[in-house]
Amino acid sequence: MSNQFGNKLRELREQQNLLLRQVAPLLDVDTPMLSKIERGERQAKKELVMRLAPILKAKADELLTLWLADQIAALAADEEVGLQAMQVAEAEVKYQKTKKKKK
Amino acid sequence: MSNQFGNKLRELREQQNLLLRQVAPLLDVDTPMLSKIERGERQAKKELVMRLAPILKAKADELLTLWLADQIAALAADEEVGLQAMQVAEAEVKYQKTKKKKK
DNA sequence: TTATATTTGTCATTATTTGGCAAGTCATTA
DNA sequence: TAATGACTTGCCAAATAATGACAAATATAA
Repeated sequence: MSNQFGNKLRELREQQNLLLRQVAPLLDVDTPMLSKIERGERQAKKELVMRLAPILKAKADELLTLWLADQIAALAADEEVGLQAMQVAEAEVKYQKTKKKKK
Repeated sequence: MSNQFGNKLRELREQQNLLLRQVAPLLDVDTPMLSKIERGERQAKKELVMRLAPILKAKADELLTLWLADQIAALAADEEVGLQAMQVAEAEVKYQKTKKKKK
């Protein structure tokens, strides 16, 4: 599997010389949980990603992008038609964007 | 929401002059369930998509593509970074394809 | 060894999904 | 107006999956 998000977390955390047990409490999760998130064994919630960004001095959007990308990739990866489906989905999303936001 | 998959089902079914109550039993689901699937209120399982294809005289791949696309679009649609994430995910999936299937 | 960092495994709880039924609407026909 | 046929809605219990926490197991280092 892919886990660009978790890899980025770890990279940023190590760059900052932070330990799992230092970061985890700031997020109200325990250390094993954060470890699992970094390794892609568990999925972070969006809200956790948001809280993580400032701690790792990263842009929330950047992290969110990787976080979402992993989920999309997981869906597409185990299907033969994965790439085609992504094309169709992309067109779909672009189209929705045009017709005003529906809240 | 989008539901290209369900729309296609309905289109094909009507082209064939088949009724929900005729098709549903062939799939071992009840009529309301098939109705919900067509309207995108419920998600079909992959296996059902496969069984549906011959009944509607469609290519399984074509239906699978729409089916997957809807799921991907649903993920990407409610995020600001949806489109970016799809780009990243696409690169991710393409990359995985190169390094042999890991079954 | 001892100490510290991370990972693994398991588990109960909670949340989400699933499939089905009963009843509903809507349109058409008798 | 009734009755019929096609489809939809609402609801629920059962199955399934996700979540968070903990203890214990591995490193890794001193």
